[in-house]
Amino acid sequence: MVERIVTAGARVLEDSGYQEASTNRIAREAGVSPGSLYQYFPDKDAIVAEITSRLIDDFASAIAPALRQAAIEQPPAAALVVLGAVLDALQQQAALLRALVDRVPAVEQQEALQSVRARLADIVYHSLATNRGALRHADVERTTWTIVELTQHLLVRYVLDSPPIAREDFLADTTHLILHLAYDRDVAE
Amino acid sequence: MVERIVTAGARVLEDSGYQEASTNRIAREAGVSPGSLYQYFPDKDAIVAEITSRLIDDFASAIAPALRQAAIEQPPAAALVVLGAVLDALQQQAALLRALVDRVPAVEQQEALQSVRARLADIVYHSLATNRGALRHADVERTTWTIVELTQHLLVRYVLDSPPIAREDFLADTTHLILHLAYDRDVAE
Amino acid sequence: MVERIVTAGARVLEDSGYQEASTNRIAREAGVSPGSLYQYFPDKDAIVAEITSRLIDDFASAIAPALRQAAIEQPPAAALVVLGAVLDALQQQAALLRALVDRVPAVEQQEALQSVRARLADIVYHSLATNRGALRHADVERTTWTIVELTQHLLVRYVLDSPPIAREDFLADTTHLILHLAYDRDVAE
Amino acid sequence: MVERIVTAGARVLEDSGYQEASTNRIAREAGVSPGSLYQYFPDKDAIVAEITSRLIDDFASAIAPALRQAAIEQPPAAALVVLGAVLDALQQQAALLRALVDRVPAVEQQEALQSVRARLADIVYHSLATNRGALRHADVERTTWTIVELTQHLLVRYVLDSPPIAREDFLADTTHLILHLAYDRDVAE
DNA sequence: TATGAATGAGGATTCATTCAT
DNA sequence: CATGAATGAATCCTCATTCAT
Repeated sequence: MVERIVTAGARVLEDSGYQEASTNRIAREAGVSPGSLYQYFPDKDAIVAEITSRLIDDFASAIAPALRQAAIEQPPAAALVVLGAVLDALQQQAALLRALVDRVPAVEQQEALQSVRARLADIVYHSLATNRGALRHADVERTTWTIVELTQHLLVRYVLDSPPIAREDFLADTTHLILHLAYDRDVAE
Repeated sequence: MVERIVTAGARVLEDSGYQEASTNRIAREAGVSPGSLYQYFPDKDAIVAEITSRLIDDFASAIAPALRQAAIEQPPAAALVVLGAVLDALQQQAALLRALVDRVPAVEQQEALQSVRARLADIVYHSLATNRGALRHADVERTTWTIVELTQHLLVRYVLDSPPIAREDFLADTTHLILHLAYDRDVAE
Repeated sequence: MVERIVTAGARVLEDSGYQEASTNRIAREAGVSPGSLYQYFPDKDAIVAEITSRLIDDFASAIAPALRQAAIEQPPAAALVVLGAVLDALQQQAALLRALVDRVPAVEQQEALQSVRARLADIVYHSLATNRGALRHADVERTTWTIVELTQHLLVRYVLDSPPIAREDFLADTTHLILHLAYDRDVAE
Repeated sequence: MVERIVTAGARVLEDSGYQEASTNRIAREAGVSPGSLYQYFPDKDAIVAEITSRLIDDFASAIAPALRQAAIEQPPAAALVVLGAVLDALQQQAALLRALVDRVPAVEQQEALQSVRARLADIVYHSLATNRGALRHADVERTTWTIVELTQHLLVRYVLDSPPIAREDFLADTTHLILHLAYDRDVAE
């Protein structure tokens, strides 16, 4: 039942955005009565939050293999592998992603997004800390913050805005940015 | 009167975001009757658009001197000067900026934001084209896109999220990113 | 519920006419919330349309027996029987009729009224065509149009304006008009 | 000034009907300020009433010659002359007539219309009274009422609905109706 | 548990009217 | 007189939410 609601909600969100996604419409789309929504969710925003949260879980599963592989690679290759995987995952969910990023007021989904950001930050932080000696400077937090913001934003906008940039070029640039931000000098790319 | 409406609208937006900003509330806050709103604006979104547009004009004025100075500097210093000015301008308007960026569905403000982005892109494009010979690669469009997205996002998030990063460090990192993305090798920073 | 809304709507219409009949007022009069109106009707005009439509159905039922009887009578008696029945039916609903005819802009109810007129026209046409040989002239359409307009208007105004004319005299005059328009010479009245 | 307002009001009424004819729009169309309307008319309905009233005066002037001529003719010819003149006058003002008859709730214009009806009734009454001896029955009031309603309605609908009936046929039928209603037997037509 | 009819506060917008200038 | 900015009550309608069944 939660399943049907979430699926229908995502569909409605994709089709029409947050404002047009009335609870009645989600219920109808789910083949469920409006009342039933409130047996599983306290209010409308909770449904959106659940949708966001599931999207994020999907991403996590989708990039898990890449993360495992990255763990046994050198930074440049590792970054490329991970970024490529994230990009693929985002492309897969472009429609819902657009609905969530561009059509839902950001506050509604901050909790959920904070969690992604936190996971991403952990990975980056750990990776940087491991190579602490080679960093441009010792402030790992600072570099982590910038990398997370940078990466997340560029990937999302690349998927949503489809700028006229080839995938490999885009990934190369992003990798270049990250590595140059983190490390003192050119790492073999 | 337009003044009062826009001011009140901005205040309401800052306090409660787009969804809560009803026309009646804006009117009340402005000490004006609901009908008066519609003598000056065709609908609610036009009010929000005007607020956004004024914010953008403020930015433009605020950074104009920096842009003039940047025109007679070398890239690294130029970038620093401009970024610093933009950062100051954003700090000045942090409250309204937060309301607009985080609490208004992106679609509602796309026209206004596209215009800023376009102006920014022009400046960056021109600057890159001028130093075309020294670029990492010839695709100026591509570099422009990345720089614009990158810069805008990092600056806005720095202002809105206040990460524990010193202003000079943040500006240094951002400048570093931009220059390394654009130019083949280290420019004297 | 539809019942309550329609009843209340008719009452409000009778009391105050179309312009004053706000949806909120109809809802209040029906002891129902404004929202409920829109579960059963797409908009305000649909309510008025339903009221009109029911009025018309009432008429249809009320005059059905007379029509059956008329089918087995000669023209003069047939006309008298039908007109008398219609007059009674109109008298029954005088209040609502007044509201609809005099206080609703004609355009709002044209669909509904066209349907009555069409039914009436069918009956008249058929009746004339049956006696085609005796007609003043062969243009049945033309006579039908005039009879329908004539009859409908006179009956409605008689009911709404209560001119100082006895019922039997009024019916006699109307019958006289119709028969003389249709047939070449005096039919035994 | 009254002139401009009335002219503009008529234009707006013709174009869009009563509901859409806002005072602001009439003022704009008249090139006059909304405030000025209220120097000459107590409220919106007074403007509509004045428009109606002028339309009626126009009719009166337009048919005056026909009435004079009718005074020196025998009933059948007299009726034809008058009806023809009225029909012409209505055709001239068809657009405004439609706006007034079909799109203004009847109550708004009853005063004005009562006056026309009264004038018409006077003429008919006088004409019948003059030939009292030949009437089908002595109740002149009764016949007057029916003729007035009958004539007015048929002429207006003929103009507004353009039924597929030739002008001369329509006039012949209407004359036939009136004369047969009034007089005992066929008058030479 | 599931329903879905019912809710009602609230939304954006209109427009006849006023009144200070 | 003429103006027109300002009014604000009122309009139609929406939709997140509730609750008796």
